[in-house]
Amino acid sequence: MLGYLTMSPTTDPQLLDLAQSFRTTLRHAVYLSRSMNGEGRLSVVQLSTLSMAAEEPLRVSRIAANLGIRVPSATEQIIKLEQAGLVSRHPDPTDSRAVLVTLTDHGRTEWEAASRHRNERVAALLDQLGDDERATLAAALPIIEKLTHTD
Amino acid sequence: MLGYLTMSPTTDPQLLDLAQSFRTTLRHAVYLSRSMNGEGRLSVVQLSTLSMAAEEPLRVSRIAANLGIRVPSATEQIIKLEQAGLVSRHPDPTDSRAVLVTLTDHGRTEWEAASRHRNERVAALLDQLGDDERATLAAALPIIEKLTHTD
DNA sequence: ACCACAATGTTAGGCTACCTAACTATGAGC
DNA sequence: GCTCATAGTTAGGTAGCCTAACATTGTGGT
Repeated sequence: MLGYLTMSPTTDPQLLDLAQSFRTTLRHAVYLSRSMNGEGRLSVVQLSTLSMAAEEPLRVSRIAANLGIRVPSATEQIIKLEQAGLVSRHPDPTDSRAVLVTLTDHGRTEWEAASRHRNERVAALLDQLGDDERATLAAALPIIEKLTHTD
Repeated sequence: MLGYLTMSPTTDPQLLDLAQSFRTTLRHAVYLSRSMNGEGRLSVVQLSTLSMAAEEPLRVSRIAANLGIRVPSATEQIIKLEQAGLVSRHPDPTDSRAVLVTLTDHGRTEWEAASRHRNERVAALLDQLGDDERATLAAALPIIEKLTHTD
């Protein structure tokens, strides 16, 4: 994000075009993701929280930021997940103010089941692509990851 | 989606792996998108609705499906957008039951301003990529679009 | 043509989630 | 050790989303 702060306000038109396309495609992909959200009784926020915690223990503030909600709202949902036995909360060893949210065994089992189901649905879509298309897609994913980690 | 209904329940492991990676990356990109949502007083749902209507007039039921909410909830938000002068509602000429939501001039102006701002922020991130990486990303976007339109 | 049924939105009422403000507790700097 | 910043939680109010019921228009059978 250092580059962002120091760059000129007028940006390269080509970059803006690609940004526009990227954002539009991302939005369409989210529509797809949302539309396959019907099954299961966990809310979008709760399932996203499980997904985050499945990768690594996270602070409440980080979870709230990723979800685009305020910290008290995140706390509320995390407590519900805790009461459901899906996550646990422990003080961060390196900073006793912070709370690390981790998946319980039960939570990981539940998340894996939900994840497997969605993977199958997406795999069915990927099956309709050609080999070259899948290769291009696979090559692009790390690049998108790179974008998301530059904050 | 025809292919989905007729395919075997056990899917190719490689496809499942790619599906998993795709969903994870998509989720991370959404976090980025959410985190740059602070500015502006429009809710996520309202802004998404504007984005949809900016592409083409859409039915209420379609908007609700894309947002992952029920039709009455979408109606409620659309009415608020209408009262703010951002969208207008008219019966679909081809089906008087349906309602088409379109952007007003004011709505388009507002949406373009918000969109431009976000494009600049994303462009700043894209600027950190190499030319080859941007090319790969650009090539992948139509493929992702293809995935999202196979429903 | 008519009748029953399906599809699309809207209205009404209740519940959940999210927000701001205030508070507690821990870490950081002078 | 005092002051201020940071991380979460609690409390209370507002807004968003849901289900159920209804009005209107399209569709299909007889």
